[in-house]
Amino acid sequence: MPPEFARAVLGLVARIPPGRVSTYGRLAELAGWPRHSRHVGHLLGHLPDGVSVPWQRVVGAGGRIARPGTPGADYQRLLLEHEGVVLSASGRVDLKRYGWPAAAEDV
DNA sequence: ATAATGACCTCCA
DNA sequence: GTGGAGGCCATTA
Repeated sequence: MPPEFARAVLGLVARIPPGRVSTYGRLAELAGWPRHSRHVGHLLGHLPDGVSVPWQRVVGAGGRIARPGTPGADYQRLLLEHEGVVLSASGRVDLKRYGWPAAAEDV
């Protein structure tokens, strides 16, 4: 896994506007590495200290925010709501509304 | 070289 | 809505 992959992904994540979200698959694709969604997740889960990116704006396909295996599953939800993201009744993010990038808006 | 694992994804019962 | 199967790809044992 070339360093540029991490750079590209982290760069993209950093550019997600507050109150918007993107998905693992989407980011991997934008970074130029399609089908590498899992590695995006791995990256965000193993960020070196000092590096801070808005990881809370990265959700699973369909707007899922689960963070399996981790205790603070509600933490991400908290952060997002704090940014103005309204979760659906099922506790998911409406990608139609908050998804980024949304069309040719920006990238 | 094979097997297991992971902040995942999609499809289908 | 939930849960399982199969697929995905790099890393590690």
